[in-house]
Amino acid sequence: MKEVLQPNRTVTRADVARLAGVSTAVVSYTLNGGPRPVAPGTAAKVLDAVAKLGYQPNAAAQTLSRGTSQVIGLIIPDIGNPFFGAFASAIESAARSQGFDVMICSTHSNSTAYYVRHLDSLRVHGILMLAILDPRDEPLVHKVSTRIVQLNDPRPVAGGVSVAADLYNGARDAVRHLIALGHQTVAFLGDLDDGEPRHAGWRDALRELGAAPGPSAHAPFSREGGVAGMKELLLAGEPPTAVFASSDMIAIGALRALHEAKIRVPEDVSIVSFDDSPESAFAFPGITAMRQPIEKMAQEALTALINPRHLRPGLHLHPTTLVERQSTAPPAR
Amino acid sequence: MKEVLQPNRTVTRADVARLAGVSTAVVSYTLNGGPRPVAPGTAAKVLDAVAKLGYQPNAAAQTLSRGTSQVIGLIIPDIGNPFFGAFASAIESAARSQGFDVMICSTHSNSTAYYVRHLDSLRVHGILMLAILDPRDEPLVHKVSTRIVQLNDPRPVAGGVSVAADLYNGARDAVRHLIALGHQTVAFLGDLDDGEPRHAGWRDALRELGAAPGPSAHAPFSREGGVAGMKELLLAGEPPTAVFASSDMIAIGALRALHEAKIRVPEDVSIVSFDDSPESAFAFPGITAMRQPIEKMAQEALTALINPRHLRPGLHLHPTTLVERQSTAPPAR
DNA sequence: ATGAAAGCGCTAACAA
DNA sequence: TTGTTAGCGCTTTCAT
Repeated sequence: MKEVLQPNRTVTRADVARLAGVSTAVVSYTLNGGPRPVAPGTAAKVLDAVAKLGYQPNAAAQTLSRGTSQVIGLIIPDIGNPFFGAFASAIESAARSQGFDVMICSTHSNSTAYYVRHLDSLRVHGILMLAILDPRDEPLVHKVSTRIVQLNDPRPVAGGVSVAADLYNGARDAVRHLIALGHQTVAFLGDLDDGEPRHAGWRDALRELGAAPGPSAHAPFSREGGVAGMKELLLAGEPPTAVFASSDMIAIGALRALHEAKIRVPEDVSIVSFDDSPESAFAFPGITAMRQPIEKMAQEALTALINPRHLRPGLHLHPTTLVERQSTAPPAR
Repeated sequence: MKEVLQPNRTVTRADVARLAGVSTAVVSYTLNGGPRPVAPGTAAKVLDAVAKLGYQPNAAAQTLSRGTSQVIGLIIPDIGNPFFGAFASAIESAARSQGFDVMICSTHSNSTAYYVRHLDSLRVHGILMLAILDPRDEPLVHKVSTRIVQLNDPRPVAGGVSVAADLYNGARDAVRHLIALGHQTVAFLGDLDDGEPRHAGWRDALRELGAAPGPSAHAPFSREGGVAGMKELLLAGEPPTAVFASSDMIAIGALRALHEAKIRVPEDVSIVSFDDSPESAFAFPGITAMRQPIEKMAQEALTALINPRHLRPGLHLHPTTLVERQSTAPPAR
């Protein structure tokens, strides 16, 4: 026993080559299935050595050599938000099944630009951006060497692809559903910006159906926002008999405000919300919601990233579907 | 115009060196603040060139050269679960503030061993394992070259550190709270395994307080599990007046089952749950819960990973605190 | 079918 | 204080 082996020296491809009695190139050929053929017997020896040594290729070296990694970067506002969590989960599964890892960057309050640059320096295979892109950052997106696909942003960058739910028509369908139940009009909770598709859809649907324009209140996309918005609606005058909430979180908050005001759902007021997360399904009463097909969207966005030829540039809208639960009923009279 | 420049050739450290009129080493020294000093004037020239070229170091090359990356791997059962989502969010913030990225691996049903190996091959700086480690995988953990810190696993591997909430005492405190309110006994919802700390804490607290052993039902850690468990409890006989649920998700499900059975909370039955997620706070009524200090735990686990000297091996328990909301009251009687 | 060797971009030991 | 250069582990072209 002369040589003292480094106890934990990591096993490299050279060790495998030595043990198998071949060159390092052949080890690569074998493990990567190319680009040159390998004789079956040789391959067996290599695989043997790999198993014996417990060899794991060094991913960093592979990335450096290949110029790209098997990692997909995901930029997301906040992984702690259940809706984004569910979306991230769907993306993770889809990516994993294609052999990609997902690196999640929760921006919280930071700028997305920072993360775009950062992921680019990691030479990720591509970036999925589940956040509204600040128009000022568009130049950056084009400067970067990684492909970027937007998710849920209605405004794709020039030449880029964005996969999004059809918020506008979803909002219209929600309103139609409530009006069809017999409600005179529908109140709105969410972002009051005219460009916001859900707000526009709500407004247009009421107009087309000849219904009176309902009251509306600004509500940030959070449970607290829903509480505040609903309270504002209640204070403003006669309580509405029907409410369209722009997200589940808002609906959850609205529900809380209604409960506290002893207003019953759906007897006194009906609610339809957006997203259809488990949380809203398990609220009491269960909330009728427009479901976003997040699995499909995740799949499509990933395809766009991995196999760009399959998807033309532009906005790719996915329809939402109404999931009926107990929060909606005809008006009491 | 003779030479046709590659339009998007990525800028390397050599380009910076050339433009700044220095060697590549000096570029490194400047950007890394060492290991050799750099004259202020020289540094300025380098920084200038960096800015002018928009240079971003190639993280893969850095990882290869340094032998380790600035990435922390996080193994988590399911990022779509709100509790894990919140935990991941806390870990992400903590890591980010220390200059680390987080690579999230949601295992879903796969074995954690696969991800441990995978993250190791990525030469991550360390692995945070927010999942119960299968004892059969313990040998693997020792074979790997990356440091692993366990989160929420009451059984640290030999020589390793595990950071966890004190589930046992948390359960005891929950039971004490309910008994102090005047309840004769407390029912249990969760994992009935005797080794499960919350189950043990519940059982022991009742015994010590001289209360009758309450009924219990098995409930998987999900909303659906809570519904099923609560229904089982209701079918078994006289409804309990107080229930301890092992997690928020279980409590949410239990609440739903009680609502459907027209049993009022807290008038007819009080509930205390575990975790204290926003979802349980916004349930109706708001659920009294034992709060896990996830931010603190995330911080400590990260410290253990980055600065191992600061934390001795073994189990590091964090106390939980009772957050009172509207789901608890004295029994009707 | 196999091997030798030139990178990939960066770090850091060593030389100057 | 700055420059030269030998790696880090892997891929892949080009010889053989």
